[in-house]
Amino acid sequence: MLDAAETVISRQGIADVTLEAVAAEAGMSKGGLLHHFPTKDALVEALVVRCAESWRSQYMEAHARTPEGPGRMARALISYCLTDVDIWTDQLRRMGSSVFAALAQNPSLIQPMRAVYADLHRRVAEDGLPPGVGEAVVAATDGLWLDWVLGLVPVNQQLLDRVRSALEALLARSTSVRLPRKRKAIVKRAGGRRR
Amino acid sequence: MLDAAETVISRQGIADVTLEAVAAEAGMSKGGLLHHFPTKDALVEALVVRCAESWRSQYMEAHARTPEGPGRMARALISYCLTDVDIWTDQLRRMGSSVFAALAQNPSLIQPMRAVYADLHRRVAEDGLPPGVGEAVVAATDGLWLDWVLGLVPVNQQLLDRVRSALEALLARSTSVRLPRKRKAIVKRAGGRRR
DNA sequence: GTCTATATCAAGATAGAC
DNA sequence: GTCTATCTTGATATAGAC
Repeated sequence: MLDAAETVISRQGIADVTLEAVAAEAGMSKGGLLHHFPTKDALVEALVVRCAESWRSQYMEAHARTPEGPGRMARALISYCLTDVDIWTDQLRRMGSSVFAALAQNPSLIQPMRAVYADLHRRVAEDGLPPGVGEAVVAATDGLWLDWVLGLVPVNQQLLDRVRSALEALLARSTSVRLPRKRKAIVKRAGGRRR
Repeated sequence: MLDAAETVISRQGIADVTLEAVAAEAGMSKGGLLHHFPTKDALVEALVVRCAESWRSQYMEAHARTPEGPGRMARALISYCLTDVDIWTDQLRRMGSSVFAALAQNPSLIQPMRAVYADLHRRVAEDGLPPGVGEAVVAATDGLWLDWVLGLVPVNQQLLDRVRSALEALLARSTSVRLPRKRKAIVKRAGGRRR
């Protein structure tokens, strides 16, 4: 049924996400649909919850696949979202449509997505990167996704490659001049120097 | 009247943007409102047009205020959007609400915003930066704005400072290793060498 | 649990007086 | 140009049969 709702949204737009259309797509009647989701808000919220958990599991899997070290979460995002243009397909677009539908239906319904983003931002902040770098990477990824969903910019493999290399340069620069290593070297060279 | 529409959207949410509510906010009746905008689509489109032109004039003014040189447009964006948190106020949030309202009403209505973004991306692409850097800056700005509008991340002066310094580092690195200067030097050294 | 039928309501849009 | 009144439609939600 949630699949049906997403399909209707992506095919007919947010305005036409009516209980009737969703029920028809799911092969049910309005009455049957309303038995499972007592209100339309409940249906849309379930949609958002599913999207949020899907997004969380995607970036967590990417995180698990990424080598340890500073900037692991940021590197995972870059590697997952900005490497292969084939990732940018229906599923991702449908996620966006669902969130926007929720925003239109009742802004408070996107609360589950807020919780997931709080988690993501916490991970990026604890990533061992200089301040702002991880946030910039998340913001750039989100922005590219937004521009793509709204049709403001055509996302293709070339664009992904360009943006990825730019962000990787930012990361490389950040991790190479990290403070800890430098401090250690200074201590070694300076011996027991005391302030 | 457009102000009234924006006020209703930001106060009561997208779902409650009815002709009646807008008319009431503007101090008119539905009939009077519909004399100026024959359909609701026309009203919303006018809203989007105003937002798009406002955004264009804002980044063009920032561009004019920014010193010449490579990355001028990107530097203008950073300086305008990521310097003072006071920029992130109602006006910007209302712009977002309007675009999302248009998306809900009829996705094709955001066409004017697409035109403005095509212009912005063209300027950034012709900015004299290495490929991807300008796009990354635009994407990061858009993403931060999206996260803020959706309430996914709290934007405050500290966050802006962090992200700005990260992006400025990216720009500084990019402009210092620019290719053109390098090529010129090689040609000089190599004299009339041919292939 | 799923259906049909229906209640209830409000939206966008129109007509025509002033 | 602006109003009031009204039309038409389609939405959510409920009631109750099967």
